[in-house]
Amino acid sequence: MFKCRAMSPEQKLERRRAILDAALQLFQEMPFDAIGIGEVAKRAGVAKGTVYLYFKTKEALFLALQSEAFESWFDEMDARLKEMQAAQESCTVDRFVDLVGRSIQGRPAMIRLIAISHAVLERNIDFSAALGLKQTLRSRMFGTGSLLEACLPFLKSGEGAQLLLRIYALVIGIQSVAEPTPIVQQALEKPGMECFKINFLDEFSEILTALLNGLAYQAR
Amino acid sequence: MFKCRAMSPEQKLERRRAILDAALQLFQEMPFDAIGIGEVAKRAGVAKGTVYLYFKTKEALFLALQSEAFESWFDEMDARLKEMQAAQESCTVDRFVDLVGRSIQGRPAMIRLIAISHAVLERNIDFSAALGLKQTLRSRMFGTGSLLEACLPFLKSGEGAQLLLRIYALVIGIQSVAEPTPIVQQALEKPGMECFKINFLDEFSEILTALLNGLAYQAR
Amino acid sequence: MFKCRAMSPEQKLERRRAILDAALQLFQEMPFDAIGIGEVAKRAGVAKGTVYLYFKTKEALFLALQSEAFESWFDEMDARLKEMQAAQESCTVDRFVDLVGRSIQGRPAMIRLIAISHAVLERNIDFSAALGLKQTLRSRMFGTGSLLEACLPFLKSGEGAQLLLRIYALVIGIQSVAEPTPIVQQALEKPGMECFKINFLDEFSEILTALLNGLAYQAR
Amino acid sequence: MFKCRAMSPEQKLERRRAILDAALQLFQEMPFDAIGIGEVAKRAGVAKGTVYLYFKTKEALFLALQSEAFESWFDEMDARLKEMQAAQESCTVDRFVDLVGRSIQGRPAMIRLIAISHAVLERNIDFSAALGLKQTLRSRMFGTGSLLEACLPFLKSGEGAQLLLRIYALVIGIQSVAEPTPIVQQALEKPGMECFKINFLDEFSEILTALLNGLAYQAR
DNA sequence: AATGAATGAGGATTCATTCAT
DNA sequence: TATGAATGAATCCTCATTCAT
Repeated sequence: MFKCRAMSPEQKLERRRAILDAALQLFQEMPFDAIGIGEVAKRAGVAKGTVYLYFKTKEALFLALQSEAFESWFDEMDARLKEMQAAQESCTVDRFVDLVGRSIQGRPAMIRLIAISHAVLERNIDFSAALGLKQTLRSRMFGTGSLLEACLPFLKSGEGAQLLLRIYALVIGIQSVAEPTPIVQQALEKPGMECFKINFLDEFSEILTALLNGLAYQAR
Repeated sequence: MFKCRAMSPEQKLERRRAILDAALQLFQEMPFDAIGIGEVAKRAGVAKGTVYLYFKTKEALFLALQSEAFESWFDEMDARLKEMQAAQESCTVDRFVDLVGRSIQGRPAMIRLIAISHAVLERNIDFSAALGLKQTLRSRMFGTGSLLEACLPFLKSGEGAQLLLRIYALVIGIQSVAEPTPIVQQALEKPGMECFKINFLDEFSEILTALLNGLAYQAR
Repeated sequence: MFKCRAMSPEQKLERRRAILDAALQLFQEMPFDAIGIGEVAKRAGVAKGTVYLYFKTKEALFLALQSEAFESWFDEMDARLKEMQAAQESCTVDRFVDLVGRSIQGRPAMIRLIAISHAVLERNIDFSAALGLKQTLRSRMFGTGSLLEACLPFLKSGEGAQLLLRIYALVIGIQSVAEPTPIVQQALEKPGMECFKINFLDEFSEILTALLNGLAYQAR
Repeated sequence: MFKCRAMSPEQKLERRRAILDAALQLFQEMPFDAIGIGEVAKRAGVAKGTVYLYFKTKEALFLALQSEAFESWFDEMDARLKEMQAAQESCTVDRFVDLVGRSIQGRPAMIRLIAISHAVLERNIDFSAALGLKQTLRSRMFGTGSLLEACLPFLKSGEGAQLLLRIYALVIGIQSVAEPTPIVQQALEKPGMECFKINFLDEFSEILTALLNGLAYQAR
């Protein structure tokens, strides 16, 4: 257990962080349903009730994890996109897909969180949490979306954010197909089932490439 | 209740059908989690235990529902594609997207089943069920895939089935975004949140169109 | 555990009885709050879930216990009152109070159940349970009330049932005072506190006697 | 929040008062179980921990509320009884019942506190609190009891206090019956259930009248 | 004295699944 | 085959209370 109480805002953030870290760690080891709040608390070195001092519900905790992942991802995207702009490098579809693919690839937990966010996480939160979540998301989507529009010339105003939302949907769909249940994975080992064995990054890249090429083509 | 035991294969199929119908009916009224096997049994006019004579688990029952929806969908697709072939009509991307869109549109339960299949349904089935499921799916995917390849000239051999799998992924992703939790839907009513209000069919059509145009463009 | 399943109504009643008996036994050993359903189930030789097959909630279980106690009490009262009628014995207030006192005295669990019924038991039941409970009670109250009216001449029509309801209220009030919390009981051991040490039966008898004499007097 | 620490006894009493007022206010709005200490603290403008500087437990807080209500009630009774004595008015049973009825009627919170005192409040206090509570009560009971004995000639020495204790029991019992659970109240709306719909004051008055008349009659 | 962060005990209830009949 | 009684795992969250600051 922590030796002292978190009185200052800094200490409170530290506690919050400890809980988030514990949750993330566990999520990397097992699926959401298998994680108990008690286990999270134990790893974070706090009591069960303390977790609820920082997060209203179990779902809210993991949604916070998702938000952090988003923040980090948008930050990276913003940085990369600005770099490219600054270097006056031409931004081809392939380069962009590569950029997005790499940044997503490096965040496996984020992918899995996104994949369960609609079906699971957003089931047990209150209105204001839902609103805040989406508002933040929107804000970053439009911010990064603008950069995208500068980068991909075939995007009209507002289509940058829209593209990001489409990428979001793609991630959910492709992840669902690429990482099936263990028992299904087993079944897919059988000969002839190779067509179902999807590599997330490859599939994502191919689809996004085609999608963007299609949008570019249509924009002509 | 059924008066007698189902001895003949016909009677057994009848029972099975009654159960499937009851389950589908309930699924159209409420989300998966809210449906109890007891309620399914009651509507089907059988005892709870009887349901388990026909389906190993609750998930297997709904997966069977999904399979039926697939069968029906593939049947329709096959028929439509053959019609087009027979009529020697040229199959443009737009016509194809329209075709797929309409056929999916008319099967809302299928969409919802697909959206939960990976996250929920495929969690509690055994190996042989998983295998059978995927084998059947593969078979139809390749069958319809071939027709697709004939229809869309930019598809190489085998890419028809692949396209169908991609459509499958798109449905999962777009449905997740288009039909969020009630509380999230509420939050999206707030001004400024319009960007998150997605119409499934519109979004699906636009993405699929761009994707296909992109593939066609790349194939040149 | 029971060796067989309760298929026949008789067997089901037997099970129900086993659960009720276990609950009563535990209630005689400890207060309501200290009793867990798990313990009831264990003593009854069934699984926890089985208890809920026979009783909707913990409260419903103990309310059923109360109902049984009532039935038995009303039965005894009816029998005694009819005996007196048959023997053409004159029914004085004192004899009646003695009769009631004895019959209540012999049902300590009933007294305790009554004392918590309003504050605790009736908090977690549904409408139909509440209705059934009160309807049964009403029916018996009026039945026994009629006999009472025959027995105590100063009671007008309908006042028998009313008197029974008043006795009910008296039991709650006097029991609350007569059997306080252990810690309060301890405090009442101190010198000077004798005035709070009430014997249920004595107090009940005295108050009921005065009440009836008062009613008789007023009826003149 | 209070700006400074309460150092002087006056300030401490002020704090105590603020807490008691907040608790009473909440109790008038909702049942005991629904009241959280956090809410009491917020309304009183203090921190949660501060409440525990003034009251050992939640129950002790509400018992203090009960004590205050008692004090006030005894004060009023004493005043009224002395007035009558001074005016040399004859004190009939009816006048006394009217007096008591009115004074109780005006203290709905007191009635509800009394009704839960034995079943709930006195469960979580320590010995000295219990002792103090009862000692104060006894003292006032005997004080007011003496006045009662002067007022109602059929009461012998010591029977005044006893009568007050009996009134206390009556309040518990009648209140329990007169103000049942919401769900039970609903059930009592059904036709035929009128017999259970009790008006506290009416019932209390009738019973007390009969009781006193009975005692008077017996004393002859 | 005041604060408010931390604690952690505490338990009814549901429901998919099984299996005796 | 059909039944439906029996099973029992599974767990989030509240909130009174404490105590470090």
